[in-house]
Amino acid sequence: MGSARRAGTEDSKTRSVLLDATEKLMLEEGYAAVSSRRVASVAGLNAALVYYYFGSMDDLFIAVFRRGAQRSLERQAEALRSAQPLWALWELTHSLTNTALTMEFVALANHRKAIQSEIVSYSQKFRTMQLEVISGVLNGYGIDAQRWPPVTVMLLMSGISRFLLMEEAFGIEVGHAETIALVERHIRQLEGDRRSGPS
Amino acid sequence: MGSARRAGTEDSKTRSVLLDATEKLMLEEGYAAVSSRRVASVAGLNAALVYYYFGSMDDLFIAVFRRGAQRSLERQAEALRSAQPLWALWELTHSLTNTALTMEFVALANHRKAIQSEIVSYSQKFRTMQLEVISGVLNGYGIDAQRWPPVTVMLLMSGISRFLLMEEAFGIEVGHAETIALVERHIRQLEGDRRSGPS
DNA sequence: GTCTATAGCTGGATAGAC
DNA sequence: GTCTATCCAGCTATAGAC
Repeated sequence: MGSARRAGTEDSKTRSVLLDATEKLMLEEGYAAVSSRRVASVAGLNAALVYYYFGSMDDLFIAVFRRGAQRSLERQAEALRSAQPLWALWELTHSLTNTALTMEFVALANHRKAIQSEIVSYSQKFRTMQLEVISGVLNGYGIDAQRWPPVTVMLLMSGISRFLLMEEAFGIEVGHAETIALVERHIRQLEGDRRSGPS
Repeated sequence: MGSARRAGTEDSKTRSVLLDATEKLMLEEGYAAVSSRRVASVAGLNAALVYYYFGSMDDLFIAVFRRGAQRSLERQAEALRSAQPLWALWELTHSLTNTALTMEFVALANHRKAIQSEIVSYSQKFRTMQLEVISGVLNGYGIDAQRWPPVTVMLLMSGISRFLLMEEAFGIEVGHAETIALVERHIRQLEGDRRSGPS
């Protein structure tokens, strides 16, 4: 199931230090700054270890992505178990914690097939999980699935959120407050006021 | 006003051949594939000419961006003069012609300040132009600007469109048809059926 | 497991001939 | 304006010592 890792155990200390260093570099300087030498330098280790543990730079990227995606998936599962799932989902997708990293991977995947298919595969897991809950919720609230298909509500929430975050990354925030207010007004119509904040 | 171009006239044949080659490379292989040697090879010219005409690779990228943005700006101005400006705008932002290139620049700009500020600056021009027309249109249709602020309508149209295109670039199209239908239903409520297709 | 050393490549950028 | 030649930097990846 995993990529063709050359060696090293899954729970090796060194391995996770390398993953941490890569993640840090991606967030602070972008994926283009990630090289075996730079990663090693941040980790305080030797560059050859990257190849010992991951085999190639592509496999290192994939390992970082999988670790982050798995964590997010668990956070999403928890959010969807909330008593106000739409509120919880909105707050989660709109929290910038892991979004910056995701955007970095999207950019990286633009022309690297291995990473692209990894993103697509995880994205389906996220969507399937969301759709199941949103369908039930909207149905419970008596929403006409013809006029507001659950899959559309799901795409709108994810899409608007990601778009706003992308703009914010560029320092553009014109109209954001009004748009967020509009989304939250709709959520409030269904779930009432938000009762407990994000975890 | 322009960047510190070393030499060459603005309307030089060689200069525009280099711009064409860069654009082609970005679209087909991504910005990471753009190097002076590769550009020259595609253009059938010598690599040193890139530096003669543009000074640096960053300035080459900026020149390509400006040329494309200027063209898009003119196309948008034309669309907004349509008798059905919302339809025209939606069709324009949802046409993938120049969007693939834009996404490439967004990725490139992630950590290159010069290009980022170029994008921000042009993005403001696009938005100002859109907002002016959308405000007038919504007002003319008697839309409550409190519930549906023009700036929000503008962001929703741009955001949904770009998000769908990003997903399509990854081969993900679940729920897209339903979402597009929903947007177009709203546009139809205001402007009626689309009368003439995109140019 | 961790290191040094190195092969082999590609890139940005410039000098200078023509 | 266009070209050749070249410098120097940085990268991936591997071999092999410890």
